[in-house]
Amino acid sequence: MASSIHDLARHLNISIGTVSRALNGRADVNADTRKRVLEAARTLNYSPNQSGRSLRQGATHSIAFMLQPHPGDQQYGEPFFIPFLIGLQAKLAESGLDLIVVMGAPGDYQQERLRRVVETRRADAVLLAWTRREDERIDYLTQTGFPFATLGRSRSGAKSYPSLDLDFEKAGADAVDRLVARGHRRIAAVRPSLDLNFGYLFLAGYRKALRRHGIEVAPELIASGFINEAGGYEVTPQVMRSKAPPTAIIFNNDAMALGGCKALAEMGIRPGHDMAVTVIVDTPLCRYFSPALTAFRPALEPMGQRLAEMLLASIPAFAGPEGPRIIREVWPLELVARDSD
Amino acid sequence: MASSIHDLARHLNISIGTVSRALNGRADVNADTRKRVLEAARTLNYSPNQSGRSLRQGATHSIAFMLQPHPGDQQYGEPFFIPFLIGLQAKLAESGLDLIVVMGAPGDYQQERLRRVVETRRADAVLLAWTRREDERIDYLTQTGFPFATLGRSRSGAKSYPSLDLDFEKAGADAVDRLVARGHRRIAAVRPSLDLNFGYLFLAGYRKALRRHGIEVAPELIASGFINEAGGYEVTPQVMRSKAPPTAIIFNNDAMALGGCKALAEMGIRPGHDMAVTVIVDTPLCRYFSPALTAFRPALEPMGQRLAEMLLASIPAFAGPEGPRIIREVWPLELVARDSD
DNA sequence: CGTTTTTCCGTAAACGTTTACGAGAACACA
DNA sequence: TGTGTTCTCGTAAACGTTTACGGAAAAACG
Repeated sequence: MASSIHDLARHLNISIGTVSRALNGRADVNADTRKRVLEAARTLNYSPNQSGRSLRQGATHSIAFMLQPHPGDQQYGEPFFIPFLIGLQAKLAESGLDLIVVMGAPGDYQQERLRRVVETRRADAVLLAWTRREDERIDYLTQTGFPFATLGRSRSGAKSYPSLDLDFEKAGADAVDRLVARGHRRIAAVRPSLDLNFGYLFLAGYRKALRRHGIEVAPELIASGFINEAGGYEVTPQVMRSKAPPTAIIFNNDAMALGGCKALAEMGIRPGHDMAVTVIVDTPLCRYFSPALTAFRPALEPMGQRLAEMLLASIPAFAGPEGPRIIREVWPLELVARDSD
Repeated sequence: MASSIHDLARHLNISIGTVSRALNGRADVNADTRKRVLEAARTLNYSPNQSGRSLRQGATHSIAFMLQPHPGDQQYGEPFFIPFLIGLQAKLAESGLDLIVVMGAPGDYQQERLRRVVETRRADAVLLAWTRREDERIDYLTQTGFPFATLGRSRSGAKSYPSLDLDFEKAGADAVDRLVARGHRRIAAVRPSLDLNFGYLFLAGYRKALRRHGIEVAPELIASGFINEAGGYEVTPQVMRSKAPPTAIIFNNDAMALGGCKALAEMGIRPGHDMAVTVIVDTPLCRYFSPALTAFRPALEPMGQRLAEMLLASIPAFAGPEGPRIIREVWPLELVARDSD
């Protein structure tokens, strides 16, 4: 069925070594033979067996992105990543690399699937998202010396790997600044309960900005719950039980915001009228919700491109002439003012 | 670094053949040696090199899902597929198969990436989505004899492959029935302009139901545009220009519906009040839009599981004792009545 | 005890590549 | 002409597995 390099060699009456060299653009092959080989490869519809190449070269020419659905995100989820993946794939393709997305089962920390990818050497490097404060995946990868990069920072791994993150700390502070400027003093924060690193960053920015404005950080105005709609719905009433309820809430996640708004509606509180609502990471849901939610938007597709570059720059085999280097960047989020605050 | 089967054999002082047989659960190996091998594999942290296995066996033990972002879906897209992929991955994992998601660049018909996957033998089978009426990918795959299944039907390929589709024809008819029962006679339809098969099915159901109710199908009430928000926004005014404008619109796509509602709003027309709006495929956006959009919902995760089963059943190497068989199924969409009609 | 069967394991080939090495031919140079 | 260099290509080993084959040892059987 599929033609091998042997078929090609037999057809051209030359050795497989020469065929391989011609195909791979090596210098020590006559220009004429190269042309004949390339032509024959086209007509015979030859393309090299990936397993064979990988086995010989010890490289798979593919990068694995670990996609981890959240628990409770059963119905739909993670539209966030699609444009990111588009940028990623475009950049990797330029270097002849394939992007493969490895799905984990929702709920677990994907440690097992990660091990599987690494141990069976299915990819030359992996990309992690949803980084945690202490991230065992990062520990594992640094320990094994497997190349990787992360979307999001972490305290793990001693910064010895490339990472691209969003400036959640600044976004949290900006959100507070904006609300304070609009006259709010009682500002609540709702964030995910998991160890997700962006939750910490957001809260740090929130706290810092409040203090800067001379506003005391009120523990009863900070709540955390599952990072989905149900979590927001369940946890938002907590911050409303305060003797002095908030006049504004910042949600660290779109799904939590939607759940929170549902809870508010049931209390007769209208976002945008009775309560200012801000969301840190914008998604289409924020835009189409009523009232449209003010949110901070990431540049997803450029981020995907950039992280691909950063990952490649860190791998000796792909790095340019100046050698491998570790790049870490933090990108801003852009405020999109809408109707909810 | 990574331990090979040779290391294992040397460590146990037996041959690599025996190690391999022990690991693969063959019968002709002593129970005692097997135990020792498995134990050593665990302590030495051995797991077989995938490239080696694939090369020898001629199988990669992985299934490729071709994920094709739509043109214009730059910002976010395809949340539709995540729960589907969750179901898919869970079922494939039961058979020891990995799911890899291959991203195409947005806009093209992913023919090239498909060829790449097939020719380099990166996967043992592929899964196609967004099937078209005449689908060159299906033609290509049937012609090469490469195993595949589709999410969605097509006229291509003579039904010689497993497929799982939603009953868009019935959903289109049901939508009409419901609107007619609510007193509507002028019912418009907005569908994607591409050759996407579900667009045809939807329109067929729409037409059939109208005729059944003795309502003439009015060409000026049928519009088609790009399958994204901009397309809906651009095309919806067309059906409003009719001398007898519609009192209801059925959108075949959530993004087009959102764009269409935006256009309606600019004309001072309020969905749910001045215009009944129904959407064929439900997404979270339909739920959170205001007014919440009545829509037809698919059972995505079970669909993913089922399509995995169907694909495996069609491949001799994975089919059960009764041999391979081609299964084709059409699943219903469930009406979710909300506020827009 | 002799013969047959079963159990278990080692040997070696094969999968499709890439690449180090060397060799022959052509060429340049003195 | 002799020597060194360059160009081009063939040979063969190697990557890490799986598996067909055969053989030795053990067990079963008469």
